[in-house]
Amino acid sequence: MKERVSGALESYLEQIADLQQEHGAVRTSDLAERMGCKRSSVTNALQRLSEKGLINYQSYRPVTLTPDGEKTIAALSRYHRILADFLATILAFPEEFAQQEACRLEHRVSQCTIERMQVYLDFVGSGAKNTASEVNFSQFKKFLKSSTDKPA
Amino acid sequence: MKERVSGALESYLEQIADLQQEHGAVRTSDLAERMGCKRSSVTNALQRLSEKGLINYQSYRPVTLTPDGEKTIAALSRYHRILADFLATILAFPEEFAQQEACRLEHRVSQCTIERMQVYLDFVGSGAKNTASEVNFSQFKKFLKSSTDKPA
DNA sequence: TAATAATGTTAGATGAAACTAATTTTCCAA
DNA sequence: TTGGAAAATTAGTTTCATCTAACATTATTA
Repeated sequence: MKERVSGALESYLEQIADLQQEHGAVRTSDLAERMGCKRSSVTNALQRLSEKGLINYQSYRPVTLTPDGEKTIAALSRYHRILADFLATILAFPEEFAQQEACRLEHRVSQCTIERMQVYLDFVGSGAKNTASEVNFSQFKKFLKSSTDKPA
Repeated sequence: MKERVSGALESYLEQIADLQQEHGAVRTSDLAERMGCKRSSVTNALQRLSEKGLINYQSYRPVTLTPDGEKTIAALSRYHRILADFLATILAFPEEFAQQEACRLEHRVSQCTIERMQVYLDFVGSGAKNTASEVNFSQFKKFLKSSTDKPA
């Protein structure tokens, strides 16, 4: 197993992957904006990511992911997907909130729990046999509306 | 609202509350053992908690919670309870794992999400009307067994 | 009750992650 | 083509949370 990288660095890595898709090249300023921090903090993070072999980094040059970086991202974004899906599909949060919350949780929730959420999702989505679960979802939304909980 | 204290300090505070219940007095070594860190780190944490007005601390004396500390603990342990309950009751994890995971998550999961988990629990537990949900739980456990997921 | 073991604290170092201010590099437009 | 603006980096500081090693205090027990 690869030695898990810190939550902060993981976030940088994700934004790098995102920006790469959107703009091809990844610029320090854009990263800073996304991360809500100063450019100098980004440089520092890039250097640490580079030391860990997750990105290719040289001063003043555009950043790219290494194969290891790609792998890390793949796992992470799967985690993110499952979490967001769970929050939206089971707990009935709006997509946007589910995304945000997934961002904050994906670095902390254990793999085990995430896999279990996926199983729960599979279970609920296991259609035909189990229409009760679909019924439950809409029932839950009604129940939610009638509860004192303010919608997110 | 009170200024949220860091996750690490929150953990110390919880263990302090725990130990207080168990042994009356709270000793540095016990805390260190619980937290899996050195005694000196505990001292450091105690000093910071004290500065924030959450505990009464003087060198070489037993530690007690301030009223503010008590309040913080109350909120935290409610979060913990809901999380652990959700993990055990909805995701069908063994109690012990649910407890551990709750410890790690309670400092990160947003209040909003935790409240929603409580609503979901209420919904599922809303007995009579909704026996479908109880059925679902045992169905889920079967489903789980048949999936490739290793039990925690 | 004095010596020793156990417990607790201080001081100083480290690493992560942020910041500001100063400097360097790159790039574009006159 | 060069000179200034934008972008990026460096240097140095801060805070948090940990560590080790050394020192201080309390407790035990011979």
